[in-house]
Amino acid sequence: MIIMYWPNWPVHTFWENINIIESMQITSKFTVAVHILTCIEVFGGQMRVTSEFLSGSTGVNAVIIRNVLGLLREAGIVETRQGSSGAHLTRSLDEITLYDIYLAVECIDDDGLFRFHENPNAQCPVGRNIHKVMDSRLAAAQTAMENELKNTTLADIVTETQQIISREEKR
Amino acid sequence: MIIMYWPNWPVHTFWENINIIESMQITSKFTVAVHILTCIEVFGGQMRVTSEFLSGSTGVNAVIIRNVLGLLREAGIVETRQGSSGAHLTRSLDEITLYDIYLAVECIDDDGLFRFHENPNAQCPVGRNIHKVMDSRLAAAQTAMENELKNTTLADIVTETQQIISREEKR
DNA sequence: GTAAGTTGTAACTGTGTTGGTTACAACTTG
DNA sequence: CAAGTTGTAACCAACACAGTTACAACTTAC
Repeated sequence: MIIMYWPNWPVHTFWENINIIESMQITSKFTVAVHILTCIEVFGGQMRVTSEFLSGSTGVNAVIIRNVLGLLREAGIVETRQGSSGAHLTRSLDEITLYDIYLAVECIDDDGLFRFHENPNAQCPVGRNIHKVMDSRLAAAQTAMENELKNTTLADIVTETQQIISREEKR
Repeated sequence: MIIMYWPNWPVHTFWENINIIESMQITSKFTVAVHILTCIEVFGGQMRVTSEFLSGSTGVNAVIIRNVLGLLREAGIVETRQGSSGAHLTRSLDEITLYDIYLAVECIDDDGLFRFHENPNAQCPVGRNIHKVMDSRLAAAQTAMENELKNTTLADIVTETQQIISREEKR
């Protein structure tokens, strides 16, 4: 460690902070989407599964339901038609992982799960390098989470839900 | 699938939504904390590493820096004294993992990384069971991410940062 | 001992995100 | 055609994060 590291920026200067806050929150849209898809599978054969119906089951506003269904449609997971009630799945249950749903509802924006402070000081040797030193580690952590989501399919969720329901009925 | 599953709640009823929103966002306090600790190690021998100094390096308000340092102090990672400048680490660098720092700054609240919609309908067989079916999977995903954070220590971060700085100097 | 500097913390503010809500055009179905 | 549904825009309310001001308590240098 030598004198070259000595900071040459005025410690008392405050930089203009242009913090563009971008959420990295995992919204409830994800669990709502799984709930919706499970309902479509469980109730789809018997009745018209409308956004109003799904709103009743989830406790989430019907417009939000329609928005989530729209995201799932864009991702090619469900098919819906304007005016015509009853979404249906486009693939078999075991071909839809939680990760597919997670991607569909865009839980995480492009900047990743971890929010980085936006203005590290480029005049500071730590400030101008900390981002690239941490990035690979943060990305690895996020990837570990996402890979775990790939291990569960909608088939797992629906099967387990049906089993619990069956047990409830026996009582 | 039998008639028993037919929902017995009125589809057009809207329930009172008492959505208690609790953030599961991973705040920038985490990366700020790593940045701070790296600075303490890199600059600590040469100068007084005050909150003002760290504010300059991170581009984050000095009060926020003091708050983060407070969290790190509560977690036993740094020692600070009121009135006396210069935080210092309480353990060696290789005994502090990113997970320790992540826990210290309380990125994630008790409800976990994933936000669940709060009011699934208990009268619906899917609504009353979806939470417990998903919980173990969501917890597994979060744990996978957290375990990955345990694989990196502050020693790794500081070493790599120093290497990059050395390379910069040679140029 | 005093002045200067620093920490710890409370209180308030501004901004952005989330989900709720209203409204309505476009579409389907009976 | 009437009733019901979807898709979407626009606006609202609640909340969390980070910034900011202020100041008491404390340390250090002189």
